[in-house]
Amino acid sequence: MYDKCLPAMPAAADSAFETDSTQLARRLKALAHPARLSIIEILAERDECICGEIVADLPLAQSTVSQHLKALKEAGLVQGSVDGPRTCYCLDPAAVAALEDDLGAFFDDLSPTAADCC
Amino acid sequence: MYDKCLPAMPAAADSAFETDSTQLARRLKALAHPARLSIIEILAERDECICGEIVADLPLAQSTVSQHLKALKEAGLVQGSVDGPRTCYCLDPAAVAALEDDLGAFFDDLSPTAADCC
DNA sequence: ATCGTACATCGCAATTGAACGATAAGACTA
DNA sequence: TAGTCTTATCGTTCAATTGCGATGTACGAT
Repeated sequence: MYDKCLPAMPAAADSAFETDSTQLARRLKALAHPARLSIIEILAERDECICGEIVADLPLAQSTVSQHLKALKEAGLVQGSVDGPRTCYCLDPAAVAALEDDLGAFFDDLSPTAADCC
Repeated sequence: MYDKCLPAMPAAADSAFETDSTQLARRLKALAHPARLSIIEILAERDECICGEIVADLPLAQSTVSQHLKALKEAGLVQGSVDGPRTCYCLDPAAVAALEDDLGAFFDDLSPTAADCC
């Protein structure tokens, strides 16, 4: 189960009382935006850590991109470290792999019902 | 790219001008809620099509569940058909498989960058 | 014909999300 | 020190989401 959602997935990350559904939903939500998907793709393309380049590659204001990066960081999918005047972002491979695994498990649990019934 | 997001993923499904990112993000958003994840799991468990049972299994009002089901239907992940006085919901196996594939492709594109760089 | 059940939809309130511009903070450079 | 460049954060605006109760609608049964 997941014990409802209000007030809007509170204190999400810190609590040990996060159900599987909530846990997965939180990370999926981080992924569920075209800009954030694009950011992840960009970070994967360049194995160098960039940031300003992300802004240049997206039709969004710098502040907007910064917020998306913050969301991805809070979801644990991306790491950021200060590098002189700029900030260096990159994927967290472990977190990405974990999400991939959890999604795989989720879909595997679904598969027994291969036939639709309606 | 994805050509921004305002006004909030408009006319989403009908347009042929949906980029990959937008397409995927739209379906992920349908998944990115604990209640909807639970609904999908419930639909997969029971190979019989239910609906009232979903309401009984979730700590949510009937109207709320109905809205979540609508969202899943709009995302194409779930099919609903009227069956006398009740409505019969079930997963769309093809859509689920397609989403699984697209996610697999997405993660595969990411994998070249196995090492983190920060 | 009327009642009850089962869903869907409407209307509402509260919260969150997305986007932007403006500003603050930090780090090099001259 | 002053200036520039880069990024984060603040404040604001508008739209979308989440949740609920109430109402509507459709079907079956009495």
